Amino acid sequence: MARVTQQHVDARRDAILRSAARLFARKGISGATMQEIANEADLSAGAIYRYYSSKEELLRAVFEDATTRNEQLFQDIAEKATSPLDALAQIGRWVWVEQDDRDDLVCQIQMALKAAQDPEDLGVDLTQTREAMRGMLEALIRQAQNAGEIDRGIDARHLAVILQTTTMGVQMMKLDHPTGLDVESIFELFVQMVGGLGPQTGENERRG
Amino acid sequence: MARVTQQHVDARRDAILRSAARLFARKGISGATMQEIANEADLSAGAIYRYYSSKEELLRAVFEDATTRNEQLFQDIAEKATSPLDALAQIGRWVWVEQDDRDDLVCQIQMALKAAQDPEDLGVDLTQTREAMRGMLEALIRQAQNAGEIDRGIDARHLAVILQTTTMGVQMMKLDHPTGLDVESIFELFVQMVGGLGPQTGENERRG
Amino acid sequence: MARVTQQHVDARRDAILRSAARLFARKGISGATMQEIANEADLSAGAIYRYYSSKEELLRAVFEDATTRNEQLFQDIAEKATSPLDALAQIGRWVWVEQDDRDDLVCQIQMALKAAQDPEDLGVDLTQTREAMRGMLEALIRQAQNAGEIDRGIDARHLAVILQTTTMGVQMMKLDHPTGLDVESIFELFVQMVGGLGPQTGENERRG
Amino acid sequence: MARVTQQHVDARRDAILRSAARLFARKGISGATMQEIANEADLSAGAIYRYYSSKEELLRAVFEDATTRNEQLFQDIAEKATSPLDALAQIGRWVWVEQDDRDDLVCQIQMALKAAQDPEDLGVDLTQTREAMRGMLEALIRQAQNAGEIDRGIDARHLAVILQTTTMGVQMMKLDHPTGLDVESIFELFVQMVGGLGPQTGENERRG
DNA sequence: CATGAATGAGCGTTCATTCAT
DNA sequence: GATGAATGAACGCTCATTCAT
Repeated sequence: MARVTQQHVDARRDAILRSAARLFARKGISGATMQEIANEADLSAGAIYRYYSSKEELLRAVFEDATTRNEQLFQDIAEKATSPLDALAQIGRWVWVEQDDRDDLVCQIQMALKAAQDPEDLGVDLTQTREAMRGMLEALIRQAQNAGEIDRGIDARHLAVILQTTTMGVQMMKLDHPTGLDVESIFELFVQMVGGLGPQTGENERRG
Repeated sequence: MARVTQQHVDARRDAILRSAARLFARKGISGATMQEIANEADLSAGAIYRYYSSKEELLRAVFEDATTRNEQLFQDIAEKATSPLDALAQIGRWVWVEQDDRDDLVCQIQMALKAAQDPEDLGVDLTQTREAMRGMLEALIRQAQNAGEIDRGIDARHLAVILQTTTMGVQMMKLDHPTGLDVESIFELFVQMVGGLGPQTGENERRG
Repeated sequence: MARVTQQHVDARRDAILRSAARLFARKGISGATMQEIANEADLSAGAIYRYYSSKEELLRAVFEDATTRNEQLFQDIAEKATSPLDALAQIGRWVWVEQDDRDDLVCQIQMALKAAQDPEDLGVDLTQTREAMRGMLEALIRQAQNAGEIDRGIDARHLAVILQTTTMGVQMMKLDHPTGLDVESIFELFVQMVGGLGPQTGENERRG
Repeated sequence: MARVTQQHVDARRDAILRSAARLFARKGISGATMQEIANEADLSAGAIYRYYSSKEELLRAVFEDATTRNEQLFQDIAEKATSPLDALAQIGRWVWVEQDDRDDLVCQIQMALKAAQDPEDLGVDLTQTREAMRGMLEALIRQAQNAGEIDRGIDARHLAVILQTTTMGVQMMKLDHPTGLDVESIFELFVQMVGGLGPQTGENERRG
C-alpha cells in the first residue's frame, strides 16, 4: 500500500509541477496564483502545500525540472547520434527547428531571468547549470575535432559558448515568431557558418 | 513647489524612469513596487502618478526608452563605421564585448518576455521592433554584399536573423557571466564564423 | 473551515449584505469602507471578496435587496387588503406611519441618488423599478375606480404619480424626524385629501 | 483698493461655491475632488484653501447657500403672490413644474442625506432648516384660512408637513424623469386634491 | 496671492498561506 | 489527506491638504 501511496504522491507532485510550469509560462511567475495552479492540477489551493512548502519551492522545482529535462534531452540526442558532429547538428536542429513548445520556451527564459535576479534566494545555481551544458557541448566539439570533423585550431570552449549563446538566442527569437520565419533555411545557413570552421578541404588545412 | 522649470519636471520624469528600469531589472516587473521605485527616485509613491499615470504606463515608458536607445545606438555605430562590414563588426563587438549594463540587459529580456505574454496589453509591438532591427541588419548585409565583403550567394535576411538571434543570446548569456568568460576571444571566433561566409572567389580565399 | 454547509455560506452573504446596507446608510456609499463592513459582519476585509466580487457588486446587491423587499411588501399588503382603496390606504399607512427603519430609508434614497448619477454603471434601472411601483399603484386606483371608490374622472396614472411622489417625500421627511411629528394625524389628513377625490355623486357626498 | 479686493474675494468665493455645488451634484460629495472643483472655478487646487479651510467647510457653505436660496425663492414668490392661496399655488407650480435645474435638485437631496448622516459633523441643522420652511408654509396656510381660502377645520401644521413632504418627493421623482411625465396635469390634480380641503361651497361649510 | 508639486494616510483589492472541519 | 473559508500583509492608486516658490 505504501508503494501505491508513493505513486499517488509522485503523480500529484508531477501534476502540480506541470501545472505550475504552464502557468508560470503563461502568466508570469507572480502572475500565476496558487489557486490557478491548484485548479489546473485538479487540487485545492491548500493541498499544494502538502507537496511543496511554498510557491518559492514550487518555483525551484519547476526550474530544476526544466533544467534536468533539457540536459536529458541533449544527452539522449548525443547518444543516438552517429558522430560527434552529427550530435551537434541534431541538437542544433532540435533547438532551431523542432522545439516549438512555447510554454517550455517561456518557462526556460523566465527561470533564467529569475535565477539571475535572485542568485541566492532561488536555491539553484544558474552559472553551474549553464556550465554543465557548456561542458557537454565542449566535449562534443573536442570529440569532433579528434574525429577530424572540426578544425583542431578552434578553441572548443569558445565555440561551445557560441553554440550555447545561439541556443538561448533562438529561444528568445521564437518568443514572437512561432512560425513566421523560415527557420529551416536559417538553420542551414547557421550550419554552414559552423561548417566554415570545419577542416579545410585540402592538405594545407592540416598544417594549421 | 509650484512654478518649477520644465527642466526640473523632465529631470523628475527621467529619474523615475531610471529608477523604474533599475528596479524592474533587479526585482522583476511585479516584484518592483511603486514605493521602491519612488524611494530610489527620492519621491513619495503617490508623486509618481503625476508623471506616469500607472505602473503599466511607467513600464511602457521604460520599454520604449530601452528600445529607442538601443536603436539609436546601432544607428550611431552604423553611421560612424567605415564600411558595411565594419558596421556589422562594431555592432557585434558592442553586443559581445562592450555592453555590460546588466540592468539594461535584464530589462530588454523582460520586455521581450512581457510582450510575448501580453501581446497587445503592452503598447509596445515586439514583432515590429525586432523587425526594424532585423531590417537594419539585413540592409547592412546587402550593402556588404554589394561591396563584395560578403558572399552574394548568402540570403541576407537569413543571416540577419542569425545575427539578431545571436544578439539576444548574448544578452541572455551575460545574465550570469558579467566577466566570467573571455568574451573578446569568443567574439573573434564568431567573427571568424561570419567571415567564413565571405566572398568565395577561389580556394585561396579560405587560406587568407 | 472547509466543507461548510450552504446555509453557513448563505448566512455569511446575508450578514455582509446587511452590514453593508447599514454602513452605506450611515456613512454613505463611499464613506463606508470594506474594512468597516467586514468588521460589522465579523470578517476580515479580504473575506468579503469571496462573497461579492467588488464593492460595486455589493452595492448592487444591497440595492436589489432593498428594491425586492419593498416590492414584496407592497404586494403582500395589496393581497391582504379587503378592497383596492383599502390596499392603497394600508400602503399609505405603512409609508407614513409604520415604516421606521432609518437605514432602509436612507438606503432607498441613496439608491435613487446613485442611480441618477450613474444611470448605467449601476446594474439597477431606477426608471424601470419606479415604473413598476407606479404601475401597481395605478392598477389599484383603477380597481378602486371600477369599484366606485374613487371618482372615475380622475386620471389614474396621474394620481399614481402623486402617491408615489408622496411616498418618496415621506422617506426624505423621515430622514430627520424619526418621531418628531404626529405622523398619524398627518396621514389622516392626507387620506382626507385623497378622499376628496372620491366619487362625486352629488353634493351630499361632500358633507358626508 | 480694498473694496475691489473684497469684490474679487467674494467673486472667487462664489465661483468656488457654484463649482462645488455643480460637482457635488454630478459626482457625489466624495466623488468630487478639490482639483476638479478648482478647475471648474478657474483656480488651482491649493487656492481654494484661501477661501474655504477644508472640503467639509466648502460642503457646509454649499448646503447653506442652497438652503438660503431656496428660502429666498419661496419668500419672493410669497411676496409677489396676490393671496396666500395664490402664494401656495405658485410655490407648488414652481416645485412641480418649473424647477428643472437637475444639479440643484441633486444637490439638495445630497445635502439632506449628508446632513442626516452626520447630524453634528456638518455644522448645519437639517431639522431647523426644514422647520423654517415648514413654518413659512404653515403661516401661508393660516393666512389662507383666515382669508377663507382654506377650510378652517384643517390643521395648518399638518397640511404644511404634507406640502413640504410633497416638495421633497417631487425633487426625488424628478431625479429620473426630467421630462418623462406630464407634470403639468399631475400638478393640476394635486391642486385639486388640496382644493378639496378648501371651504365647502355652501353655507353649511362655515359651520364646521 | 496663486501655484502645483509633494506628501501621507487610507482605500479597494489580491493572494500566499493557514487550519478547522 | 483534502478542503476551501479565512486571514493579514501588501500592493497600486487617489486625494485632501500643505507649502516652497
